[in-house]
Amino acid sequence: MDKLILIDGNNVIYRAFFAMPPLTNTAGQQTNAVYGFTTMLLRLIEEHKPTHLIVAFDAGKVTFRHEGYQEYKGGRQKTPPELSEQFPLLKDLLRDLGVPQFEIENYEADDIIGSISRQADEAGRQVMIVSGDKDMLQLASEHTTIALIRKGVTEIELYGPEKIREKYDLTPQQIIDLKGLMGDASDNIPGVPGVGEKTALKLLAQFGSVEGVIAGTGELKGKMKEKLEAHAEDAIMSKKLATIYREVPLTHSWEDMAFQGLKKDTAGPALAKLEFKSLLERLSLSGSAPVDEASSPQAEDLDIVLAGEAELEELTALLTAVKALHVETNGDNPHRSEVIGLALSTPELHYFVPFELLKSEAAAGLRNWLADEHAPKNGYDLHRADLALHWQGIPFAGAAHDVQLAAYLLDPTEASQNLSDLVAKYGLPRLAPDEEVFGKGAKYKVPELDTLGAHVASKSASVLGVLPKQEQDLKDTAMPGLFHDLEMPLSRILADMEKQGISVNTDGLKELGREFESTISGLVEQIYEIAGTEFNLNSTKQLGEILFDKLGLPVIKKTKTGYSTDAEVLEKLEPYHEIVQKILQYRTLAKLQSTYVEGLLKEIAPSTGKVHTFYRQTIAATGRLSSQFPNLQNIPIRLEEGRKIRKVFVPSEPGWSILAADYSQIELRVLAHISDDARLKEAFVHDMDIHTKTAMDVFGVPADAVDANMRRSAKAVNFGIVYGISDYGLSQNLNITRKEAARFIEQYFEVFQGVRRYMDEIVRDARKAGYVTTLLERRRYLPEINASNYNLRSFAERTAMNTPIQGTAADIIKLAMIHMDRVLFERKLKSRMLLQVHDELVFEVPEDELDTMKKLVPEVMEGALKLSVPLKAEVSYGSNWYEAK
DNA sequence: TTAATTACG
DNA sequence: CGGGTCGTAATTAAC
Repeated sequence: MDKLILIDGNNVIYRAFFAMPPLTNTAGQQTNAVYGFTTMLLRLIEEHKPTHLIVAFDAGKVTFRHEGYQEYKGGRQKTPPELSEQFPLLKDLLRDLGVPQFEIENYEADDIIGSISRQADEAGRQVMIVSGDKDMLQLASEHTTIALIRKGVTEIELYGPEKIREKYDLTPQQIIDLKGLMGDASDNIPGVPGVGEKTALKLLAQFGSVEGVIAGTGELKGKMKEKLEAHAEDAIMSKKLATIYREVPLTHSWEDMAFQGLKKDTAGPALAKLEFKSLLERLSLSGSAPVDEASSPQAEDLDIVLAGEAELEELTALLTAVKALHVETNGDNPHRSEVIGLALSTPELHYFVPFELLKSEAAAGLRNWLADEHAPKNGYDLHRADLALHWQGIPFAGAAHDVQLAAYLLDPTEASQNLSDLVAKYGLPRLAPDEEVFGKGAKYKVPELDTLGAHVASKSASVLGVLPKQEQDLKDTAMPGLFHDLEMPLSRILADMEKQGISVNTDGLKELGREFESTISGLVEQIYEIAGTEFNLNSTKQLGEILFDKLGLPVIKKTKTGYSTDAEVLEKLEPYHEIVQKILQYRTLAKLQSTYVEGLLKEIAPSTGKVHTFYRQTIAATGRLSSQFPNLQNIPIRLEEGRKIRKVFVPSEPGWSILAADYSQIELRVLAHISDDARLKEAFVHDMDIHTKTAMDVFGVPADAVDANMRRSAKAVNFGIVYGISDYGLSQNLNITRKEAARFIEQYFEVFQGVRRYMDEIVRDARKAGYVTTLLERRRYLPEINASNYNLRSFAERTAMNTPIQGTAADIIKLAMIHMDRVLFERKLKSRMLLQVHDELVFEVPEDELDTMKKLVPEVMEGALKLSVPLKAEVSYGSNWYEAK
């Protein structure tokens, strides 16, 4: 039995646009309406299995309706550009899905639908019409059902003549009369003023049609009678306008509407291109185009060799042809990972070498190749591979192209890029996600050799496929230099630093822990006594009950789930009750104890007595590094109690020192450079105290008139500027009113006009390009910069201001690390670079190199990149990290 | 797993 | 009018 589905394309995409959150793809192109449309379309196909299917669109600006009524659809809001841009995307997608689409010059979608449905009806075919427009109900008949879209695009409600009678007590024909009387504001159809749905239904129940009502006005009285008589003509015209024209000369035949299921070969790549990953998965399509199977083999068709000793020999002879590899490891912490196996891909063959074999005598040649820095390696997360292999006694060198790192540069906000997603993004043959092969969490299990080998080998094969696409993308985004000359070399340096680790004085740390413990237990006792009960101090829920229910303290702030008890709230509560201050002290010490004493102790490697952090190079959207297992980028410094933790970070060899150097005001210096602001640059050229100088300029006073308060305010403004300021934020920070803060900011911009210009321009540029860049062309997309939602848009605007600053600072210290590494090597220095903390580098230095390093480190840091203002690095050293202040 | 909190630049 | 400064990681409780 034939079944035809007719979709009112314009109406549905319009509804989808407003129903969906503003999704955008990586290029910043909004795709929400296409997405909403497609989900609905796919569901219709699944549920109703049409044999014939059409999406109809309006065509031509002037439809025949305007010929009779100029104002038709006048006063309608212009289609937002975010929506009109999506029409071509939708039309392309429909073509690739194999869904026929019609448009006929000068007719609207509903007329096309009306005409097709009339013919289908006459032929006794089953028809379903999909739209959000109630007018469509006039087309309902014995064979024709109307699927009205409700609530966004998720629900549809089916209307046949029966249902229409139930709901309105009207025939489908009378729907037109209904609109003739009540009109339609959105189409600028007047109807009769003062007649809404209720009245119209009553009139139709009595008189049957618009004509009937007009003829019968004699039976009415009062205002209603006058109105109907005065607007009889309007009602007739409105009815005409509301009537769907069903005689459009159709240019398509029944066969043209046939739908033979989705065109799998083109549907996959088309969905992949739009980045509709969930839809791809739902259809279990890969983004691949199977037409060129030769160049992109299906994963299951790979020529995979599970290597034994004989194959290993063959492989060893082939090593120069290996173009990609993958090292499979387990666990999150690469310093503690086991290596499961290694896959190597030549363009033709894919070998899997189990770890047992890799360790054996037979694999010596392969291991030599792995260690050879002149043998280039391409792979996914080579940094992790390097570390995991290192702790198994297998050296690794020669990383050339890491596809994870390249993916991060191409879109740093999509950094959770696993290889399987990456492959889908580029429309390559599907790669099973790791969870599918290994299970996740507690269920992680290495599968048997066949499955394992095939999976790991398809990973290296995938690297092979992704590689050329990324090289092209990097070229298109001006980032090959950033990738090959900065991030790739840095990744090796990070691995060296991590393997080296930093020594921790375990006994000192334990002693510190005992000191904290005694203070903590004293505090806990006092708190319980004051509270009159014991409770779990670490539970914000229980603490809230004590403070606000039991003790009746005023509620300052609420969280999603209850009372807020954060430090800001507790500080406000301090004057009300003695318990509050003790809780604050407890919080401080409990944090130190659990994170920095106990947490750090757990991370000390027994074999080295050191902590080996893992720097992640693909997490932070601005280009910064992050540090894990343990995080050595947030060791306390602001409060003395916490700062003591730094005493346990010591040199690994007797007589050596810890030397630390940090950039002074690097972000404001970067701002001075990129904004080219005369005053800001002058401040740094003369190396003035930047906050004092800001206070002088903003308040218009000489240096000796700047008091501590003025300097504090200026400092807050400077921070605000770097982050993309708002008057509210500043007012909170300085405890002043929003108006005062706003005036303050205005004064700042009066003085630093270059900064104002920069802030305006960067937002404007971001809006136009869809992204911002750092000095080294690092890129961050800001799809929400054009959002209609104020919050989203404002956030994107602040990000546009902040990212080039923070990101350029990140570029600079990365450059410094590369220069530093090379200088240490070339000058054969024994000093070692150990840590990076965003604007600081930490070294351990032998006695006889101390004088050299004191000069060399700041010199290299300051010379990392030439800006229009000088960079400044301050160096210090001592017997531990605390002393190097 | 998520939310709240707190540590850092 | 709105919501309310950027970027991270670790710990704990409670689901």
